[in-house]
Amino acid sequence: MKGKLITRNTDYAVRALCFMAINGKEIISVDKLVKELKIPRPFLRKIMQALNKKGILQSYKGQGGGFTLSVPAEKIFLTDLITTFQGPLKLNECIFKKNICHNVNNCSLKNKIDTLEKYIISQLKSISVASLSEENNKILKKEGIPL
Amino acid sequence: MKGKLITRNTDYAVRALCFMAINGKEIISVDKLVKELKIPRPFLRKIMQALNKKGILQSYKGQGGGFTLSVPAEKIFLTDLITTFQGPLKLNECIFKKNICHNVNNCSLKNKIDTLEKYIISQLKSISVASLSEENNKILKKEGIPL
DNA sequence: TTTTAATGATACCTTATTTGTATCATTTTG
DNA sequence: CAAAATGATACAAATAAGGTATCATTAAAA
Repeated sequence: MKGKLITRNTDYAVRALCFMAINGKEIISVDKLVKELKIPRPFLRKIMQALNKKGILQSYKGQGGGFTLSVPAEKIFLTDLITTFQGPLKLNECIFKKNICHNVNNCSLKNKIDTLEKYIISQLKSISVASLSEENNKILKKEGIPL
Repeated sequence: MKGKLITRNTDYAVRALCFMAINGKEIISVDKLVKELKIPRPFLRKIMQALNKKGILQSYKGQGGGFTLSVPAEKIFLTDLITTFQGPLKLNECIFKKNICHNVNNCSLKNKIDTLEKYIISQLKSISVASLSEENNKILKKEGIPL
């Protein structure tokens, strides 16, 4: 049971970013996130560094350092995270390769897959970290679970 | 660049089934397919056996044996092949696991992902081997490429 | 009836990807 | 200068994908 579209590091990134979004402009260290979210520390460190390089996070070195969002949570989308950790989203490189498929440009399956792919991307593009953390936030409040 | 939704064996299966669909009720051996489609023989054998077990193919042992479709090509869908080789289609097991997500039932992301997942499945369910082989067939004919 | 050409079952292997660990260098604050 | 953070990077383990090999079984044909 494989062929996942979303991998673990993307998952962890979403959780970390949601936590940061809830905590406003506060500088958050990896240590803090590890304690809150129970993500393996060295793995999360790599993830945060990747997000920093990608321009999604701003890092602060030294004592009291950590990370802040360098992009508003409303403008961080699932697609950004997926492409950061998994490269460009592709359902399949090209299901009909040479031999059978004499024309890559006109392949019926390729056309259908491409259409589906575009739709999926557009949907993932509409899911922001802000919307996720907000909505979960509401739910938690409603249930009286302390953040 | 990973996180593919469609893997190689699914791809090979599509190609093999399309070839068989074009060739009507004829019994086709793995050898024949290998020569036509240039798929690694032992790998294709495993694939055909899996399709047989799944009930999509009928096998004939012994000399002159091989496989026929045991389901009309119009009723073999991409979803069937994906689930045969990759298990149930899942975008992500559950992106918000415990800790952050106190309520699996009400998770905003899970809801969005689930909706998208359902859409994808419905689309893949609408793509049949028949439609693929037909359309490619037309294209090939139009371009004067001999089958 | 023996040979031949096919599939059935299954164990194994190789490579790529995912997931995670460890370490040392660098920076910043106190 | 020490402590606490990140930067960079190399390494390692687990899992999945892709592929190979072999022996048993079956059925047609010589």
